[in-house]
Amino acid sequence: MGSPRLPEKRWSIDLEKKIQEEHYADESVYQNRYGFKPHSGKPLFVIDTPPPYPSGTWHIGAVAQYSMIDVLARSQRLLGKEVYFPWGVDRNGINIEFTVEKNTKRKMKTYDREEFLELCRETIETFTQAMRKTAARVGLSCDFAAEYLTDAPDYRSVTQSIFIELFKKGDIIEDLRPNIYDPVEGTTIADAEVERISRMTKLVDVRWKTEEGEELIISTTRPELICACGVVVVHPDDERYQHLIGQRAVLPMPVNGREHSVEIQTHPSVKSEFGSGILMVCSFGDQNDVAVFRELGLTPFQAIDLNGCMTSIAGPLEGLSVLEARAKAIETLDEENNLVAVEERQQEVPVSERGKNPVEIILLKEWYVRQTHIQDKMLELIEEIEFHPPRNLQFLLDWMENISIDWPISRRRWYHTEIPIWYSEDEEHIIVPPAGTYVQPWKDSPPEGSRVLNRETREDIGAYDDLRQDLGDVQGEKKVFDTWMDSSNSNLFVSGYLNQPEVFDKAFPTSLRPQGKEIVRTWLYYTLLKSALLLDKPGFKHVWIDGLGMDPWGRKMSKSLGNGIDADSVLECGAGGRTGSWKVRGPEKSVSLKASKIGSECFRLWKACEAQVGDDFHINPEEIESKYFGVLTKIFNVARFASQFESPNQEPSTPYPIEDQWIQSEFAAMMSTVEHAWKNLDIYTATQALKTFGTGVLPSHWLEMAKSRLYDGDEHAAWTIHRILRDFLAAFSPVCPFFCHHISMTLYGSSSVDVDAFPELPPMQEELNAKTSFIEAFNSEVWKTKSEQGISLKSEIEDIEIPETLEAFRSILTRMHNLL
RNA sequence: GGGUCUGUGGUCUAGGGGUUUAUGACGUCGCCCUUACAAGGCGAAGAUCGAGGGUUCAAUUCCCUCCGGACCCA
Repeated sequence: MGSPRLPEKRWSIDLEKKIQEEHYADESVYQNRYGFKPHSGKPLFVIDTPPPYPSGTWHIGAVAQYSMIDVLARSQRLLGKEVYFPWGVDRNGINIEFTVEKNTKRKMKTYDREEFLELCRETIETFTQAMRKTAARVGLSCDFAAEYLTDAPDYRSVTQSIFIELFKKGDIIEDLRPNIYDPVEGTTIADAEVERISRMTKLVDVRWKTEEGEELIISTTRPELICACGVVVVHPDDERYQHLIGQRAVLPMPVNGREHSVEIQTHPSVKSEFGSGILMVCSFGDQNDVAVFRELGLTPFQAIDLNGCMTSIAGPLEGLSVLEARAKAIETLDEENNLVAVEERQQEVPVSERGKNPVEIILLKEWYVRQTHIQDKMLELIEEIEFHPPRNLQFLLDWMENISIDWPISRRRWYHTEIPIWYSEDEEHIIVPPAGTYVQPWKDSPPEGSRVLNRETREDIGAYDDLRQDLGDVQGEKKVFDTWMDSSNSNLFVSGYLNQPEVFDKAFPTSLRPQGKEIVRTWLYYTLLKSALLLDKPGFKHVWIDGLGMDPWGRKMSKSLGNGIDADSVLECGAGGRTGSWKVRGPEKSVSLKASKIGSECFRLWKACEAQVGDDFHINPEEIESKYFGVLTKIFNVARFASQFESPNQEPSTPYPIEDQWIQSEFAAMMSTVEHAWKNLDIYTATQALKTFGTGVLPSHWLEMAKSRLYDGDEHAAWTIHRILRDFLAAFSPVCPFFCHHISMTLYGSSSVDVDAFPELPPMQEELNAKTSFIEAFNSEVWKTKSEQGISLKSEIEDIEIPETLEAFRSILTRMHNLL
């Protein structure tokens, strides 16, 4: 026995930071430890980590999720897998464009395109730096040297190559279809980017006439769109209008270049009680109009142009903005005596999320990924994937059931991957670059090796170099991709598609996709779609879908609610003796939260213990500290206690006393639960088992039995405690890597984070495990009795009966409790 | 507004038709500086398992309705 080799009295945030800095300091040591070595001969385990989007702050819920992905990565290394845990950053998209616009108070389209891209790149790089720091602080063991950025040429070229591949296969098409369009920002936007605000609008009742001369009153908030009316509809069950069906209604506004009347038909979407119960359907007033046009097979009109102005079809309204056109239309209708009534009313108006501009649905020639034809096949492929938790598969299935139109992928923005196409002068041919080349067609010419394809048939006509003189002035495509086109390639990219074919063969389907449940319908769905279209395979072996981080009351954290908690403030809480304090707006009033020490190890332990995968979790720093820091202290002290005793050079050859056999068997049972749990990606079960053993049975029961032998230099006891501690640290290191690393290096000279085979278990004897609850009950009884008698725990006590079932433990229990 | 998921002591969590007088942790209360640990130990109190209805010999567990929360969509 000597003095403890762990000199610190307890685990601390400053100690944690020191160990962490050492851990990350030497890049070659780090890479050797955590870098991906695809040819190591071990089974590959590739994780398709979610590339975070740098926006300035990294949401604490996302950091918590990410730390659990790290737990999965480390636990797979522990199980002997060659893990690729990539570090990718998603940097394309409209968010950074808006940030730059806001910072410089200038709209994107007033910039030179190149100049604007440079501003975006600089801005996102500073955000990216902050994110890398947080990633290291929370202990991620990513392969940082292989960092990928979705806006870098190597990544974008993969997106572009996959686009071309899918185009050649016929899975990507060009079409003129209705799209949601923000006329102020000048781009198509996705459904997800639309929100509704309440505004006062004029609802006008307009007098129409049928060709037979019968009057109809139709209410509308969009009289300027009469020129784009394709049909007038009534509800099929509406008795009042049965005689009108099949007749034609004359448009009450002058139009240009189209017929002046439309047919009256039926449609179940009409609300008979609204206004007169007759509805005009225009291309396109709202989403319902789009649906009706599609269902009735009508040809849409283009009434609004890309600048938000009326087209020539609107006759006298041509060239006016939508709002001007609406006022002029009302005026014209009034002059013609076709205006029956005008009513001011509240209406929900769809606007763009960022610009708050009313959006229009207009016909645009855009690029689409075909998806409706492959749903059944995808369902088959998805059956091969294991979902964690299984119930979260439902999110995906529900979404797939609702897919009815193709995926529009082109956007009229700039800081995105460019659509890699040039058009010939007659627009009948397109030119595409060779695979693996990143191109920017809005400023570059087709590079060497480009091919010429027929735009309709997709047939390869020949090399661009040979045909260039026949193609005339080629025009580069100016549009870019929806950012999901980039992110949905992540599993292909990290598995080596195109770049490392020999790795890809072994690594695909990608072992694991971990993600949050809010992006099942986007990231997960689009990725699976790509894998199905391109390779006819499921994208993954496992999909692990976690819940979301909420405020302490179970509400979503958001700026507007004022209930956000910054990730760095939690991770740095306790460093240099600084305490953390948070002012969080609760449901009724502001609440002040305080904590004195958390750090990455406690934070990770909390997340691992607190929520089963898939459950939303409440984030309260006070709770994280009070519930889990004590666990670290306890285990640290067990190790500190053990560190007083030399570890014998070899296992004793004589038989162990019964209590050592018992605890080894208990340890084996616990470790087998843990090994199973790590194999099943079940963090919760593994961590709970380790925590219960490490803070419960081991110190409270066995250590008390073994204490005197340890002080006496007994080699069985010393061997037992060190063997258990060493292997415990290995199994626990995925959750608290720096904590385990520090203890194992200090005591054993090798790090538990480097263990790459799950520890061999000591012999398990079921009849001994069956004794555990009796031992715990008996010890409690003795402690309770002594406490009731007001005597110290080491005092002698008589008249305590050792139960029959613990006969084998009679001698040790007698000594432990000083029984007479 | 629609779809899906979810609801267990003050807080978090286990379990899942009858050995359930419902597991464990934090917090609370009481006792204790017992030679690793008061950032600890021991003990105690605290829940008609969101509400109502139904199925069943039996429901916290299955079904329905409602209420709360979350996600996605309109």
